[in-house]
Amino acid sequence: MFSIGDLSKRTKVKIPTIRYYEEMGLLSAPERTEGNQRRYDAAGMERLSFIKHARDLGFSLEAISELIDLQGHPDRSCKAATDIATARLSEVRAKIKRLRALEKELNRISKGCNGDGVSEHCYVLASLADHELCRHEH
Amino acid sequence: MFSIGDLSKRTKVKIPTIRYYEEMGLLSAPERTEGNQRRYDAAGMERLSFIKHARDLGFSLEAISELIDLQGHPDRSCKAATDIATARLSEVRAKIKRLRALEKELNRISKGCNGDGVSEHCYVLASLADHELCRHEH
DNA sequence: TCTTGAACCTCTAGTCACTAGAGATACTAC
DNA sequence: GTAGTATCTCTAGTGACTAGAGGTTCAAGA
Repeated sequence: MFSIGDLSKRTKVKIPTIRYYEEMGLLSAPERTEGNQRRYDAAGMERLSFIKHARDLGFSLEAISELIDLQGHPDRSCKAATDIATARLSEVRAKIKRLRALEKELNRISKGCNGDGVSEHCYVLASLADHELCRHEH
Repeated sequence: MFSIGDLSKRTKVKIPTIRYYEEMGLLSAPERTEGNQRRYDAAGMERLSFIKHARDLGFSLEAISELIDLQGHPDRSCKAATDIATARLSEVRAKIKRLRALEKELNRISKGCNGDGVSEHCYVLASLADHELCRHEH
């Protein structure tokens, strides 16, 4: 049996976060010692690892909750789980696209100004004030 | 003079958000009508456009606040503003890098499972449960 | 001038996924 | 037995808004 601190060290999820997941219903409430401290078994640890991994991949707690529910329904889990992962993939791709545009824009803005010397016209500030100077939509 | 609704339509910033920016000190409190409604001048609108544009580029309200302060100090604004923009650029680049790794990972996960048919072993769920299946760090 | 309906006001509370801190209790190693 | 660490619950805070209640003001038409 693992204490919450053991779990935290092994999964690298902070203690208050573990308690938060329990409160949110992602982790089921574990056994307690006589003194009311949480004691987890291997299943609890696996569940937490699953959550951690999914969070690292950017799944929302809501999506993770769905994925966990699906684990109890092997008959229909595969299609639904793939849908969730695919949706997340589209989100990530859209985000990358947007960030690439921003990168170009920021690069242009911060390169426009040489940064030293006294100038009363700062290109960074001017670019932010005037959207017309942008070459992209965002 | 513009009402808060005019400002909202022209800048595409929602009304509660405009009030929020005022509360946070990013926008100075505008004049009011006798009936206590906000009335903005052109300067107020420009300021809000600046904030909107910077937010679209992903600057935090704190960073925007610094940029606004710099507008009052043309002597040292250029270097400092460039620093802020450059820092934001690094953030964006780091984020793109991380998202690219996630994209690969999610692509692998969601492709692994054909999605139809009844299988008691779902590759998506298995991948999330077992980090060892991953080919990258994240 | 009056009325109607849209726009505006303030205030509180909720969102997401945690994080921080207070103050009290329990466990563990010596 | 005791010291020191780990844990408990509870409340409140983060960032950047968003939603809703309940009330007031404005602008246009009759």
